[in-house]
Amino acid sequence: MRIGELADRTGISTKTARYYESIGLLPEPLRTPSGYRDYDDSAVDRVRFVRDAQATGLTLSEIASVLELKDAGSTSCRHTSELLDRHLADIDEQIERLMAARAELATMAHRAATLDPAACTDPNRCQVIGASEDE
Amino acid sequence: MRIGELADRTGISTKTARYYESIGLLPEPLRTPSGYRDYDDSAVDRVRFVRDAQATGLTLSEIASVLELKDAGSTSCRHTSELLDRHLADIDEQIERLMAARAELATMAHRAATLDPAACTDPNRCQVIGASEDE
DNA sequence: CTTGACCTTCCAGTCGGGTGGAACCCGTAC
DNA sequence: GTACGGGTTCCACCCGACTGGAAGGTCAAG
Repeated sequence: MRIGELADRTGISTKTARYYESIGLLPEPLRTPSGYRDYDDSAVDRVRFVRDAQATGLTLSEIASVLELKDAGSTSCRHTSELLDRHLADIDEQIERLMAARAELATMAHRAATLDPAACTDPNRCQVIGASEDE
Repeated sequence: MRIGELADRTGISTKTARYYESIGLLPEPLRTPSGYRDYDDSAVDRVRFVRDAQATGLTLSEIASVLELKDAGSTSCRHTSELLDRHLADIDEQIERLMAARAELATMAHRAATLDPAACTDPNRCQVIGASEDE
């Protein structure tokens, strides 16, 4: 497939796909005779993996190094398994913080939703998100 | 307290504290006669809140708007409660993605840890994290 | 009085992760 | 043909979130 289809199927832009390639996240694909990038299906999975990994807070360069592990066929390497373990711990911590924050926001949301709806018409009180409260 | 103590107690730098103030995340503190910022204890809580909220993926400007809600005394505002609800949904999604990614990374970590440790001496296989596998 | 830690402002630079736009090529459809 | 919706490269710019550094003020200890 060409870059546009890859972009459509993964939700990234063609710009981003080229950028990922430039930093080594995506391997250089084959080219058509006319020079267009020609991806196979595995590129879709790879991009999805990148997006998922990104959602865990890995930087793109960390993701690149993890992908090298995958590419190398998952042979053992203390180095890498340490990286992964460290990151697993990070993720667990992140999840904890997210849950805590979720609870805090939920409390605020609840208060915001149930406290004195009439007050929202009072110009002195409902300035929460800037000037245009009725936007 | 002065800015250095605030920094020490919250783990941010004095630079960051001033930066937060500049973007409206921290209110302008009192000043000593000589012009030094003079914070009260609530600033510590506020910075901690910011760091927690940041860990949930809120941008600093989103955090600022949430803090305005807090500052306004949590009076109700459809607007804000919508923002919070939206962000709660985001957080739930993030947590899900993190769990999924965690599972994936855990699998990889397991494979990395248990597969053929001897292979790590083979120059063709353990190139996972760049050149210096023995660093 | 000087030294040193700490503070002030302001402006510029960095880093990660893209994005915009120019200038050009390709291939199909009318 | 030519128009147009893809591609291509390359360079520059943007945003968020800081960070560094210059140039200077403050204040307690020696």
